[in-house]
Amino acid sequence: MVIAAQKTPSASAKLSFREQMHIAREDAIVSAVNRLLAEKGFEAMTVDEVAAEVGIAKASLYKHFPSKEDLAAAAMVRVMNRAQAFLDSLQAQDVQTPPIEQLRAVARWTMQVQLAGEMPSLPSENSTLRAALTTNKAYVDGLMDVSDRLGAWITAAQASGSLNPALPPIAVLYTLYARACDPVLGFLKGAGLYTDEQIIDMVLSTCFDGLRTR
Amino acid sequence: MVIAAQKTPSASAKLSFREQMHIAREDAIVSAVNRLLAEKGFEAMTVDEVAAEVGIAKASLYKHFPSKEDLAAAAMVRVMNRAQAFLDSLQAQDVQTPPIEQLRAVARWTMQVQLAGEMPSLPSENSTLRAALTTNKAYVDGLMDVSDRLGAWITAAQASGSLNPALPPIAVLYTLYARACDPVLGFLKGAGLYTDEQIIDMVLSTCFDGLRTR
DNA sequence: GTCTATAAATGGATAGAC
DNA sequence: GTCTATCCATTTATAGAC
Repeated sequence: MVIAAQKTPSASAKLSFREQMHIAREDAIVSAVNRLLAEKGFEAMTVDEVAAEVGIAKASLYKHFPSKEDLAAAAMVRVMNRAQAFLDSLQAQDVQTPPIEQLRAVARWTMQVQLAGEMPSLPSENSTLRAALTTNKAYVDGLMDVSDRLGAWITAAQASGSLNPALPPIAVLYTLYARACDPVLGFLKGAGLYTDEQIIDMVLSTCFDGLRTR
Repeated sequence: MVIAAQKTPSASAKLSFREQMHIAREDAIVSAVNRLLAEKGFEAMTVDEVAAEVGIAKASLYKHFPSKEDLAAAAMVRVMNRAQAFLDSLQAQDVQTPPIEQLRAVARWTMQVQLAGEMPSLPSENSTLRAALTTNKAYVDGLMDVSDRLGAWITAAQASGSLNPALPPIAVLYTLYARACDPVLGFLKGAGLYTDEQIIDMVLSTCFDGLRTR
């Protein structure tokens, strides 16, 4: 794993060809893992599958990542980083947008990622992946950063009266996380009656407006 | 497996002691499977664990159920039957209750089952369990029965104006199914800040009333 | 039907040549 | 770093005695 290259972007300009190849290879690995995690989850995903999808030998995988857990954790970290990048873009483009709309935009983005088959299903409580993630600094830091930023929007939205103030902010936060993995999207996709955009609009509606008539 | 005994309750009065023991044993097995499915999912659950929890040898399990898939399917069928029994009780006790309240009562029940650690997490799309369930008549019949009854309440609630008529009934149905497995309940339980009743009330609120202020 | 023991297959991980 | 070949633990499933 070329950790240094990712942690010091200032040095990324003068990477040798060999290093660029290495990074590209690892990126392909992480992409395959990401897709497989989204498709079947950590337990059902096998390292053999990953190797087959990338097109390299299994032993080669273990030269890049020391274990299946580290493999999966790398994919989770990358998804988290994508989320952070999206939050960056949201906060950069328009500071005037109401917090509730920012939250809706985040929820929409997570659903787009899921329908693209790139949102890993969350591991069950006692999975070995859980333990690996809680001791992974990059993941925990990313999760806390995202939670802090969403938390600020949540409290702001409640202060402005657009978000139900009776709900504890943590409940709202967890609800948004859960919607990112909501199986309803897959169910409706399987029904084959609606486009991805229609599906997302429906789930966004049930999430923010509820099932009852307003 | 004593299928006949479950399908002909009229005969359950004159079961021999031996048959009662057999049924009790199978019930203990299915309960253990149910709990393990809820705790860690189908892939992570091992037959060894089931045998250990029931307190019998693994080979004995296979005298009752021919495969791990059949084992899990039996647990899924029992949960479905419990849901049907709950719907029976709802429809028997008060025909005057508005459809929207019936739906809320169903959602509350599924969340209680989940917090009790008895709601199996749904298998991923391409799990071997999925295939086993789609060819399991008892499960498919139960699912269709439940869907039909919920569907009737959904359309009735939309006709009476209490449920958002802009939502396709199938989207509402899937949303209710998804809430039965909503990870938000586990998240909030893990936070340790709220009682089970508070958690259920919050999730019910977000489900039916949405995150936005009304 | 229950047990012990074991088969058969899978999957995570590694050795060692190139 | 990549490969082939292999190790070893786990897991599903079965054989056969009682």
